[in-house]
Amino acid sequence: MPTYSDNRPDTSEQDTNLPPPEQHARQYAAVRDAHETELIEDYVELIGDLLDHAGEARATDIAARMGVRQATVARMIRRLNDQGLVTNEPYRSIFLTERGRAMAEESRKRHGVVLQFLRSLGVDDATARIDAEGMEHHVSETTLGIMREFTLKQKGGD
Amino acid sequence: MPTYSDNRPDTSEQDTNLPPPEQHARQYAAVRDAHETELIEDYVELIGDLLDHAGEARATDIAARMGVRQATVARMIRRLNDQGLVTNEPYRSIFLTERGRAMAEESRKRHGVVLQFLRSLGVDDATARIDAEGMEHHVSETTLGIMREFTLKQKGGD
DNA sequence: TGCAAAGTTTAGCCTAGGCTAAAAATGTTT
DNA sequence: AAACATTTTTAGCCTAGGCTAAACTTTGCA
Ligand SMILES: [Mn+2]
Ligand SMILES: [Mn+2]
Ligand SMILES: [Mn+2]
Ligand SMILES: [Mn+2]
Repeated sequence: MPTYSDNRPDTSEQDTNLPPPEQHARQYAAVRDAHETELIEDYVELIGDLLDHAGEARATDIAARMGVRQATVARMIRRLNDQGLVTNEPYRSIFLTERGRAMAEESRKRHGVVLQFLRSLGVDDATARIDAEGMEHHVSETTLGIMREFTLKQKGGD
Repeated sequence: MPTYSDNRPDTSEQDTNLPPPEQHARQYAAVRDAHETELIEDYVELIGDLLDHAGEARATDIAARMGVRQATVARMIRRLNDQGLVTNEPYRSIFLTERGRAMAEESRKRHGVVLQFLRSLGVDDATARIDAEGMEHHVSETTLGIMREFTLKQKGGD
């Protein structure tokens, strides 16, 4: 039985301790940061995918896949343009700039790592897709690397 | 070498295919849904933690830990009150309703599962905390169950 | 007890990201 | 070519969630 002399640092189950306030705050700040860029990333990634698969990215298709109205897409396209991620002319389909392509590529890769990781954990495809769509924006490079490695090992060792 | 006769369903590496538009839209809709509740959950969870650890939840402490201004907290508290999650009187600290306690407990558990899972994958504590803070809101029950199981196995089999 | 510091609330500003409705442009069909 | 359908854009409304500034209440200390 544990006694008062058993005074190793508390490694017990619960870990019910709060981090110091500053670290805690940084945690939430990181989440807020992710939320600032995540929708942009999803749009750019989707536009890249549409360009690859359909040859062009039309506002209608973006709206259908995003599950939002065209008006919402129109305003987002303007914002992407303002940020130098896409080029577009009125009533024509949308294209990625060099920067846009780079972001699309990076997002696509990261998204893929998370999706494959979930699958390799044993999560069914539909669920994995849903979870990955949200999780991808909250995964650090560190964790991403570990996920990549894990997936590889699973694939090798069946 | 693969030939035209090798016509099994494409199980190859890339998985570069897009889901059908409706499923794709449901993916993004799920993320939007999560975003609607996640800040509420974080506040309620934090208030519960403060009540447990400090005996009371004061707006100043919430603001410090959230990394936002007190004015931001004040308005959020009103919203939590509107939703029947907390009780509060002017210039007094905040308490959870029964519903609030239930949400806090559930969030705390789920948060813990994700955090422990990341740790058991080999992610360092600080990074795991940051990632978990965001990921927790995008993890389905299915995935959560798998994470729980994985963590247990890791702990058992060292 | 009274005053200063600390904590809380309110008002008002801003951006993001949904929406509808309506106008304008483009594409298709007869 | 005209009419109709589709697509795109614009204007304007709404909520969430940050912020600052200022007023107000409570608390702690001389
Ligand atoms: Mn993505
Ligand atoms: Mn996403
Ligand atoms: Mn949490
Ligand atoms: Mn969280």
